[in-house]
Amino acid sequence: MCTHRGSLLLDTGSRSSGQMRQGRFRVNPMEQVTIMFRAVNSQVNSDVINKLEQQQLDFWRFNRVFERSTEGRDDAPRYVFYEGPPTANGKPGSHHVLSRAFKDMFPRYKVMQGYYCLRRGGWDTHGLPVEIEVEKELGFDNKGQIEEYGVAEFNAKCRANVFLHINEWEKLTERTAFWVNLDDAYVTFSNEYIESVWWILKQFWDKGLLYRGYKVVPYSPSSGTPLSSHEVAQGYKTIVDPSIYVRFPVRDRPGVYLLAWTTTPWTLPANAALAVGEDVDYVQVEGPATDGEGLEQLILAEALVENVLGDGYKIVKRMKGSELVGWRYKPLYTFLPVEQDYAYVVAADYVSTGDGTGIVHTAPAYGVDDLATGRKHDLPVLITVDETGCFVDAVSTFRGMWFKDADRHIISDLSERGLMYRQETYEHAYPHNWRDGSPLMYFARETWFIDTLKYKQKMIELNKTVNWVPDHVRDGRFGNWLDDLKEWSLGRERYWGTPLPVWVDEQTGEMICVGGVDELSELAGRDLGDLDLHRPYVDDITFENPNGDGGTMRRVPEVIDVWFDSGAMQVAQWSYPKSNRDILEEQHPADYICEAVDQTRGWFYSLHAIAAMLFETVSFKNVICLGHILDEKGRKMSKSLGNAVDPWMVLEQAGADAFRWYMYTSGPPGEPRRFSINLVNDVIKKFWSTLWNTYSFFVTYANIDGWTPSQAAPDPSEREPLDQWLLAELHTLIMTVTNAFEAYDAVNATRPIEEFVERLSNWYVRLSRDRFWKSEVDRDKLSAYATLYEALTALAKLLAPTMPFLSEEMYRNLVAEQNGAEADSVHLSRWPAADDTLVNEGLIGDMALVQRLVRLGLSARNASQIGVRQPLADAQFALRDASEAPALERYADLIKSELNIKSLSVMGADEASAFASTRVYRLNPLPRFLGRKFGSDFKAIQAALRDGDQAFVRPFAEKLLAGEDITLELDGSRFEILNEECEVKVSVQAPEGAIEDGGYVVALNTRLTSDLLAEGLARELIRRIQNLRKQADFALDDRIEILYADASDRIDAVMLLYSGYISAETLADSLEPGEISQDYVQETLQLREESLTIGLRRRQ
RNA sequence: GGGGCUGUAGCUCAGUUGGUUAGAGCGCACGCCUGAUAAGCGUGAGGUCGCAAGUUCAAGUCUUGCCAGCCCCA
Repeated sequence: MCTHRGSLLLDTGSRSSGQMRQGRFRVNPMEQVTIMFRAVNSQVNSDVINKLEQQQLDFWRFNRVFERSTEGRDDAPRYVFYEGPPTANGKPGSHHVLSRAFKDMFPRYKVMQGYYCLRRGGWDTHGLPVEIEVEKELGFDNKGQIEEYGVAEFNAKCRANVFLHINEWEKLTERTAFWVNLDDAYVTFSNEYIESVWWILKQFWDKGLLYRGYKVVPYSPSSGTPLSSHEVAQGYKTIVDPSIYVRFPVRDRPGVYLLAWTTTPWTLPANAALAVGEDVDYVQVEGPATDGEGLEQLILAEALVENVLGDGYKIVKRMKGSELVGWRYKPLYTFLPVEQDYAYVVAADYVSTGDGTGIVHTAPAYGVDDLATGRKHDLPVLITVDETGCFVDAVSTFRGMWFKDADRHIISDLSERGLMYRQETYEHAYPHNWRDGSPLMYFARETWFIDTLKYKQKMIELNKTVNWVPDHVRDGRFGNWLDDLKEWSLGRERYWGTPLPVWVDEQTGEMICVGGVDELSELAGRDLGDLDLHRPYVDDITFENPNGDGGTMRRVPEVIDVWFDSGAMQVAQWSYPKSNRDILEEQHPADYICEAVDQTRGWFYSLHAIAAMLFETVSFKNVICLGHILDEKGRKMSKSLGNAVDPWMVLEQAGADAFRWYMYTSGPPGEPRRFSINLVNDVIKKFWSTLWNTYSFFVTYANIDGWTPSQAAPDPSEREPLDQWLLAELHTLIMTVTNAFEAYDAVNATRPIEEFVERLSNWYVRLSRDRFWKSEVDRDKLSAYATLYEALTALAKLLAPTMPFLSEEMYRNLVAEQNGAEADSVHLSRWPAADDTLVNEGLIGDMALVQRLVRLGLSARNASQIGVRQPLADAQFALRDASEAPALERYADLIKSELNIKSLSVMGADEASAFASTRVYRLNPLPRFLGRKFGSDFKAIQAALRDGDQAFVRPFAEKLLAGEDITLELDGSRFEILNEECEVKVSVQAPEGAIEDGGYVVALNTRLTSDLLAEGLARELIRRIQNLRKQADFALDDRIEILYADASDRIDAVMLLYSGYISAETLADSLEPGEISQDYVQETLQLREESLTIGLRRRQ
């Protein structure tokens, strides 16, 4: 026997338990006070939800439920999830709840399917963001200050900074029930992790993938390091740059200028050539000189003349770009000594006539294309701006200027010298340092690369096998990225990161890549087991070149791109290969990962690339790519707009389940979604509380009746039609949801549950209330309890992956605490299996018909203006098809009670003939058959048949109904139409008091006899008394005494006739006329034309 | 400049291989019902399916071009 259990119970203040019941209520023959289920109050508010969720959290913690989800499953199939490590040095926001909700649901589902799923947490700890935080804290703004401060001290601060907000991350992770093992989380700064990354790099080194090269890279002068393309991608900002047209004087042709366009004036002192398109048409035009004296001649692409010059110019010559190649011009600036030939026109295939002048200023030091062109023509790489972003001393005029500041000085210098043709502004997206917002420059530097291009085809091939959600990312965003793949720029000239494990011989330049600490110890000739692998300690390790007569070997100064760190987690989280060799095999690749869409070029790519180059396998098989979170108005959430929603506020008001549920149901996962507390509150209102109240209803009545799951449930085939219908719906739902989980389809794993709960609550339970309410225990009642119980327990399981708290509460109360043999947590229970034999589409179709007829009946009542409370004698239904009659008869009681009618009948053929004269036919020539068959004639045929008058239509309709084909003559042509190619809709002109819809008719008998009126009055009285009970705050099963006075004659008569009915409905022990004293709750009532005063009190 | 996604009622979203008169929920108005429910039911108002052309007997759906929003690349 179940008794009160422990401290984790809900105190719901039930008023209904343990009382003797009589009359309508079952008397407990044993007179025992038992609470079979823990009582559940129907009230829902923030406090109730928070208390409930807190209790489940306590339960999980005390009972190690998460830990136990992996225990004893050594032989179970593996399901592998990778946690994309967040950087803990920022606070978590609502968008993190989004991704955690999606990360959590599939592992939970798989665990319920019996899988073994490790969910190891991790933290991404290296990189520029951390360094920048620390620089801010120390008030630094350049690398020199760090060197001065000391790299050891600086890195110590970075290490400390990383976990600044870790406490809050852990709290949010737990509160939202994201099950991930944070106690054993991998940390990218740990020696073991770094060593594993070194091992990967060594593999790449051995494959010849790691190399040092010169390259124009997006470079951040403010942080003194090149940025990876992922980082660049994050920093694009729309800015306004100068847009200038500059005259380059052609040598030996006074008054002739090449007109070039640029948006980076600061690169002009580094100009080495001008590029033209060989096949582009150019013109030489003549016009008044812009400096006011005489004429000048300008050369530019013909297509751009009008754009750039406007009118007033005369074309003096046309030529192809190829003719311009080799023309020499006077350099604008000659600050730097140049040995090679330069300052002439070259051809390049990237020259377009989209904008500019078709003549492209080329500065090999400051552009990707420029450098390529420079290499091809052996042009000088003129370094006019150095790595601090300032002009070098040699460029005397602009010496020391920040490159962006120099733009305006250069512009005015050129203007003064008469070389500026025109000056405008240009708005475009330009990359910035994603952390400090300062502009990047493209800058030729020597750095380290991974030659990803060698594996480009492999990556493309492997990507085709990955299941992307949404699927367009595979060939779209991610596929395009792979098609356009660039080398991976790996080196970072920074401090807080995984050091690049390459040592160089000072004398010979020979290089060694070190793949682990043991290897390094051997080279160094001492045990380095305790060495912190970070800078500066690792920099101190030097050794003699082991290959003989070389010199000392020193490590290169670079650390590596943090994206390599996080992409390496698939290997490095296991400290592979030093340990866990078997685990790596079992845990690679991942079955499932999930992050926001901005990781396409970030973590998704680094995982994919590393797996492809290391193992030639995928890194993940299924990936959900989430859209961003927007505010209620569809704007991006940001600190500066102040529209970010604090996740804790949402959790406090609505709880984690509703928060999660909103994320799953609000739309396709890849789409951006609007978010606000109001939208989450709607979840409570529409779904959470509906389910909760159904659950509460069940528990309340099961306890009153002493029903427990141990009571034998009637076989489904023996149950009431309504129950069979619900089971059909339930098992359809189980199939739908299971399939959706298998397909990583979160929307269809959740929305159908909402629809089911709606039907469960507002149709099944509402119509079944009397079955639970009645006093006798019969097969009908047992059938109802068993069915509702099965639905609720299945729902608890179907909801476990998505609403871990509410489902746990329901499961524990309904299942675990009832039966010690069951798993004690829903999350350790088995996923429900759909029973095909119960999925009966006929039942579902029948119920749809019943609902349609009820709707029609209610509509008719509405039109008749007789409230539903007033019983009517009967209603007649006409059906569209005789085969539908059995369904209606089977559910006749249900329809009668819904419509409050005494009897109903289906019109047979004879009765229906009463309507026959008013029968209306409509023909619907089916487009899917006839469209193809008759082509352009179809429109006319359709119009004739569909819109013809009854006299025209009737003969066709009757033939079709008799199963014959028809022939239509139209404008002299004959069209043979097969029977199945044209639909006939029969409707009837509904008579007075009847309503027709789509061929169905309901006719209410609206004649009110005095008996019916009296019964109506009785129901009015019941309703008023129930209201009074509520107002007086009586308990559901409080028994009462009723007195009434000043009743009109008709009321007296009603009381006489219906006192038993009224007493039973209102739980009254007495109902009699008399003087109403002060201790009665009382009210004077007007019922239609009648009146009385009524008083009631609890039974004394 | 290039690519991806999105655009359907005031709001949030459905809408199968092109095929009957484009749907649901929320919100709104009126009415009903109500001792599980913060609910429920009925009726109604609310749509040039972003715009334009094209293909087709037939386009919310396919094609092209534009417009707007978000994201990415250059």
